[in-house]
Amino acid sequence: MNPEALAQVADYFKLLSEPSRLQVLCALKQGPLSVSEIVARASMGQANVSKHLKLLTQAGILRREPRGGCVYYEVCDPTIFELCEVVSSRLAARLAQQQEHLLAWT
Amino acid sequence: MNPEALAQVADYFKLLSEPSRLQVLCALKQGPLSVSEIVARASMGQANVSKHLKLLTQAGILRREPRGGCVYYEVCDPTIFELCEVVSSRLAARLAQQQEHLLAWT
DNA sequence: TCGCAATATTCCTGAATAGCAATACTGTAG
DNA sequence: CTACAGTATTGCTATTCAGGAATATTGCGA
Repeated sequence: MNPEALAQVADYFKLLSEPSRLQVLCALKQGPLSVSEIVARASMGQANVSKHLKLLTQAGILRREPRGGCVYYEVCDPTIFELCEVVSSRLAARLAQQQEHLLAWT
Repeated sequence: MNPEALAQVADYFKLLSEPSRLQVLCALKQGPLSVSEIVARASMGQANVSKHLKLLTQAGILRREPRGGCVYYEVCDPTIFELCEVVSSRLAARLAQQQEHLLAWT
């Protein structure tokens, strides 16, 4: 496989590999929010929220829309939620499996 | 959403956010390979290949199997290829969209 | 048991980056 | 134009981690 393509895929995954960014995305799952609304929901300063929003927007995951003094962000690539769900179920399945192994200890 | 869960999901994505690891996974897509076979296909030293294999194994993505002097690794979680494909198509779609925007420049 | 090939681990360095604080920008109301 | 709230950017520090070299371990054949 093309190394260039691998790098791009890796970069996309890297965006999702930060809990703070996932937190932002989760907040936006319900609908558009202004920056300060996101800051209120996230556990970090405004500067970092802005930086994360910029990265996610550049990657085409978020859409930026200034509206009446505030700037609203909205998820325009629902793919990410699909990805998160796949990973979540995978992790849950793995935990269940480990639990079985422990119970089969007899 | 639970911060603990977010962290775990983020960690999983982090595993896939390194081109070298994706390279290893791609090599293993066709079937099991020994460490030295992977080293021959990857663009890095044996030490790093071993380290990546360890991480991927601990995450439950690979299965380790010593067999006759060599150690073979095999993908035991096909989920990752599904994830990669989703991301690939998303990236391709995004490129196509950008191209359209350029063409609509008239 | 010894030696060798294969694999794993350790130690180190350099690069990337999240977070904070401070500062700069931007648009709107008055 | 001015002031202010909201947002973006910059400079900095600490942490994380990939990669390479050297070393340790492991398992098999002789």
